[in-house]
Amino acid sequence: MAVTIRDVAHACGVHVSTVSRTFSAPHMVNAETRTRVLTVAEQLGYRPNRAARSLTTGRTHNLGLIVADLANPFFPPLIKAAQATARARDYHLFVADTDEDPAKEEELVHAFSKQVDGIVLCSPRSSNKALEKLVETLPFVLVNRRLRGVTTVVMDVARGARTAMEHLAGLGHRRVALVSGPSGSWTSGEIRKAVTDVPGLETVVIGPNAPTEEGGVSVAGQVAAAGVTGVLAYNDLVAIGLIEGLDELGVGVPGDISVIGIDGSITGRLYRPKLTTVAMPTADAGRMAVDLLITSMSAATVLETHLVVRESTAPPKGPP
Amino acid sequence: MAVTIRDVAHACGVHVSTVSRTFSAPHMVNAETRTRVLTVAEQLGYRPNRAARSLTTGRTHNLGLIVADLANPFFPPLIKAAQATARARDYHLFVADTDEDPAKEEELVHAFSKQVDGIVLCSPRSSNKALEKLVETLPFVLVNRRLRGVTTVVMDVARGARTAMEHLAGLGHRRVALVSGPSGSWTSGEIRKAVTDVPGLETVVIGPNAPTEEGGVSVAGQVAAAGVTGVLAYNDLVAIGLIEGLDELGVGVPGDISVIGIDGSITGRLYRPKLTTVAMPTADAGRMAVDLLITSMSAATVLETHLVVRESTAPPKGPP
DNA sequence: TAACGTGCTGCAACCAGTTGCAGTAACAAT
DNA sequence: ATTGTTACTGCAACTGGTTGCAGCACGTTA
Repeated sequence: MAVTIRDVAHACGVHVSTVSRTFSAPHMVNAETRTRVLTVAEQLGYRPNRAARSLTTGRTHNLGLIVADLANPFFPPLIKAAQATARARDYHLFVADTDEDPAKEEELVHAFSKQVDGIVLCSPRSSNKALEKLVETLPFVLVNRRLRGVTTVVMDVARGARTAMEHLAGLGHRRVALVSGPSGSWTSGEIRKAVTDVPGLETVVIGPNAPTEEGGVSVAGQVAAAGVTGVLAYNDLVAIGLIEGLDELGVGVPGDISVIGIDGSITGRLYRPKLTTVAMPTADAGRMAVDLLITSMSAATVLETHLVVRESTAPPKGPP
Repeated sequence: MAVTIRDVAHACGVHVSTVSRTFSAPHMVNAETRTRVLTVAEQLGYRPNRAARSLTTGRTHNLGLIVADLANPFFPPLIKAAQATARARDYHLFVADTDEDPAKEEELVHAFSKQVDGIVLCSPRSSNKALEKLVETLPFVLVNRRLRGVTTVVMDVARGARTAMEHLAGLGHRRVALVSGPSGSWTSGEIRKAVTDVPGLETVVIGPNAPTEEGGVSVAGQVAAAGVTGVLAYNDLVAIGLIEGLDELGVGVPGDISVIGIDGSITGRLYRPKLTTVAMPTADAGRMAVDLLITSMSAATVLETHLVVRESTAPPKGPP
């Protein structure tokens, strides 16, 4: 079988506890002994058994990362950054997605709870009440959800959304629509609150709506019928679908209606028109969430967003 | 602390081993006792400690999934399917990416090796020799790489690529280019072998090349200078970048040059032109890879690919 | 010289399960 | 009545580390 701590101890002529300490509490062992143990361990190819270690210490050096939908391009950069950060700290990352289902969220947390030291929960769809029960079972970091007493990384989507609406107003639009997201989304609520009172802009809210390309396509009819000249969509995927759906209805973007997305996940340069969007630092969020979880710093971190103006927005057609 | 097997045993008036067996070998314990143990365990909220279990059994019920680049849209659907399949079998999935770096591949395998029961390695970039050493350390399933003696799931990219080239030939193209992938890619080699002898078609090979959008952009000059009227790109990302790069050079797609991608990861309907591509069943691959790993069936599974003709291909401009 | 502190190491219990072996009771076969 | 078989259950060793406590050698201080 694999080489254990006892093999190393025997080969060095020291007790197992000394070997153990050279790895988990190096300062407690004589420098000379330590180097001897380390070299022997090295040449024997010794690797500590994490299962055994976590049995006594209670910590696994594993983290869980739960996202709403792995196939949503918003998440992969976040996951990638989170994974890299975890690796750099000698942690491993379980990744799972909930298919936008609050029940699965809860189920996954329970499944993870015994074998991770903490969980990063991204864009949860559960109610505050349900979340509050979950977060007391083990360390948590929430991404894009604020909850009192819980470490949080949120992107300042409110400011970004407001800037987007002001951009539309600045282009001369007077009546615009907000296509909101799924009902459990905190982000969606933030956006809604932030954009209702932009000076000179009348905003109609459409939704809740699935945060997918299909969701965007299917909502195109309502948008076209709403008598608006501009739209802010819940995310880029919805914006893309919406543009496609409008196109099928003979409504041009940005000729007839301007469309802005949120999250900046659609980076492809080839989209026509290129999507004006509120970019989010998703990789930063993933990195920070893992860092916060590991260091167990309790904090509420807010990351800035910014408007990226591309081609899907233009002044409205006629005079108002 | 948490409720252990001993708490349950005590509450039931049976020995710990009986409780243990009701979970890990139910047939060895009396039906009556079993139900009693189960109900008590349930109401005490007992959950077996995986660390303790894996210490004695040697199996962790964890799997590793390693991909070349999480941000490449080819992988998320595969990961999503793999994760769902693992969950359904009560396995957890560690996910990691290598940033296309063979050295990281090796490093990750070693990092995982002590705490997973097996690894799904997708699109490895390591040499055969390096891979052969890796796969003998623990159970492996390779995706999109054939290696003798190793369980494998590959997509029949050769046939798909050939069909794509025949599509170009059918449109009247006579001289075309293949933009190949990174040097470590088995898929790239398969494609190259498959497309060199298509009747009526002269093929120039460009590359190796980074499998990213930027890779596509940067290779546009070579493609434009190659005197070809059609291109097969290593993957959709490269194809997209290539189209953009050609556009910047004033070369129209498909007006001047037809472009075909491979993998079907770019599903956005909004791309202009919509990309003709060889679609791959990535979700199936993820699901099957995990299934094969868990059941430890040794097999070489080949999944079909198919050509999706969209808008990036057209007949060549003038007469040959 | 005695008392004390310091730095290192060994001892052994402990974490939460699993499992080979042995023991027991009930029943069937001889 | 004896033996054998079957079906369960208990005992205890074992997995591979961690850690509180004790012991020991050595140097310091009173």
